[in-house]
Amino acid sequence: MSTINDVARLAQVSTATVSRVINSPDKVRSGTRDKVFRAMEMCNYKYNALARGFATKKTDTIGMIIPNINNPVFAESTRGIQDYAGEKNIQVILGNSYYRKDLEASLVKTFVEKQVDGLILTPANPKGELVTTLVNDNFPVVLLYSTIKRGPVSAVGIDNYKGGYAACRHLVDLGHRRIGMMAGKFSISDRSFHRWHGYKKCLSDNGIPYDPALLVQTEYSLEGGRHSLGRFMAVDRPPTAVFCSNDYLALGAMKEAREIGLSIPGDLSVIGFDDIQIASYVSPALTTVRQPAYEMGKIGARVLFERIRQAGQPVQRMLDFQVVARESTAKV
Amino acid sequence: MSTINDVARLAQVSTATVSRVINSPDKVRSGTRDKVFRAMEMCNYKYNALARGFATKKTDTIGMIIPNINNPVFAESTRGIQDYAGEKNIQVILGNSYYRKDLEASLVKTFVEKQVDGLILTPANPKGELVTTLVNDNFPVVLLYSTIKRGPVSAVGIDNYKGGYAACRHLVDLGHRRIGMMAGKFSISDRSFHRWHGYKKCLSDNGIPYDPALLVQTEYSLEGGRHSLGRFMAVDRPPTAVFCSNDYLALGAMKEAREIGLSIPGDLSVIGFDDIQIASYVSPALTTVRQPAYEMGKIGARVLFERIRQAGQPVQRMLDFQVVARESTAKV
DNA sequence: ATAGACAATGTAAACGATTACATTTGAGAG
DNA sequence: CTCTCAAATGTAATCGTTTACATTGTCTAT
Repeated sequence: MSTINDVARLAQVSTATVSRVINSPDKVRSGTRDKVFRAMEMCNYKYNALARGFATKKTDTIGMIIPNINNPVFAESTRGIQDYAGEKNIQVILGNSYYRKDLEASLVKTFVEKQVDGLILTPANPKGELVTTLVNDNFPVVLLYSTIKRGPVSAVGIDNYKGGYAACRHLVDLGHRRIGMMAGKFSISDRSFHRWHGYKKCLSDNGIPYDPALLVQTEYSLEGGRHSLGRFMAVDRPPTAVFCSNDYLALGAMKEAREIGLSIPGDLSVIGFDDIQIASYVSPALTTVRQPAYEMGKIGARVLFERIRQAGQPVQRMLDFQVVARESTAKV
Repeated sequence: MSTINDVARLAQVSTATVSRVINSPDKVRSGTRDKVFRAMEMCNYKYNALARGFATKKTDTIGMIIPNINNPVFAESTRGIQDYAGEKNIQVILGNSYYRKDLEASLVKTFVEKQVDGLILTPANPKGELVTTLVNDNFPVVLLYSTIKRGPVSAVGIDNYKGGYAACRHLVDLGHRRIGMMAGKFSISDRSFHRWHGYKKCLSDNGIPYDPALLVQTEYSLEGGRHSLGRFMAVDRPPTAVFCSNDYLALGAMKEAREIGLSIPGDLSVIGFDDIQIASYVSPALTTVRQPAYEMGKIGARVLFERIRQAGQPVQRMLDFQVVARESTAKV
């Protein structure tokens, strides 16, 4: 493979000139420029961005770690990030943490070793050591899907507390008083945790006693939702409505409901969270709390790039969410 | 940030020794090793994998380009690749081509400049110039979702021709004679093209005349499926069954069918392709042709890694698919 | 024609690892 | 105690760019 040196020799100029032709062509006379271009052609020169990264200490690569790309909500924000990065000619390395802190940490380590310019994370614990250390090291990081409103780390997300509140409120407004919540494990998803808090607050604001038997924590997936619905139905007075902490749980729960002969929303109302695209395509269409995943990715990327360009105060952005009432919830 | 040199100085050894401590610790005496480790601690040394890549000409990074990460079938193979790569401590840069050849080409260029060790592609045209050039340059490439059974480029996929045949066959076996096909644009998806050929062959094998009015080509997405169903219903004798070239199209079509008052499978049978996870969760559960996306990713990654480790004959792997009969298809 | 100013180009030292090859060290054999 | 030889360590070049600084070239104004 030929290098800038070969080109320089062939064109009878210095490597500096070749470099300039590549990076700021207007700084070199057109005659010289053409010579260089011809030389490049001649030896089939291919630019080596790795060497550039090595020399400039900028790789034009960022890392992104999400729990699981198979959840469309994360796929959407990934797309948002990629699209924004693409415009700026920056690449994205992707990793799935599978909600595991050890994997998460090892991915971060590897990405940092690879000299990514920054990191976009949706960590199990946004206040944990992993993030703190990065921030202390002054490494550009932005958190996604975060509920963080202030502090030393940049973040973009929605207010999951309010989101949980709104979801529950929707059910209460429909007259439900026995309302279950299906959530992910709090230790690996602070989002679930905050939504649960919102849900509890909403219950108490409406004079509904909180019943721990109506909280089911499970794996964050379609299967998780399916396998856990039964746990609600086994309690003394089963709920008439369930708030699922994401749409995949909700879709899983709906599947199981059909399986055991419950009609939705007749026998059970179900509300999800995220509003993944498929939510409006299933039948009954899923009522859910919409968060702007794609946009969140774009904004997250923008915040990160600004931080990379120049350090400054961390910024937090809280985006709007909204309850999208469809067919899976109804009056009790 | 401290380097191997700082560590060497602190530990009073040479950089070569430090490097050995990092890469083959057993080649250095334990006393020395400890000195080096202590020195690393002391100056908070962080390994620079970029510099290594530069020196060794191996970046332990591969590029992957898929049409669109928002389609779960691609998310699954991405996961397969990432999981396999993760085991080998290799990272994956991801790009969406959005079925556009220009984006595809520019992503490939950037990834090559970034010195990825290899590329996993699902290109618009596997026989096009893009792939050919890479292969001629002896660049490690493997194609995913490919129908290619021989030739100079490694590939893993399924036989899409047979897959299309099988899908159609399933409908024929149920007694359908008016069978539509909803496909992606052939120019951007050879998969669709091959599936269509299989479908046509199956029709003719069963004495069913091919009717061009029953081929609808549309954008490869949920919306595409939704917006296109009407085109079938507008033809003279509308089909009693539709074969959709992927599950997202099928799910979109089913949505629209409900919307316009068609019952599935009562009025219209629908079969998809891929068997994305959600396919078995919707109601009616989607009949589809299952291809092992996750495994395909894993195998694709393995094939690529072997090719990277040492060049050799290209390998093609055809995986099994199977028709999964669920609820969206029925006797006519 | 010449000085001055600015544009174009060249020189050479980084960047942080790896790795042939050379040298030193240490353990066991005699 | 010395010799031998393998194991341990060191030396220094290398990878392909960028870039501060030095030098050369060109044009303008006098």
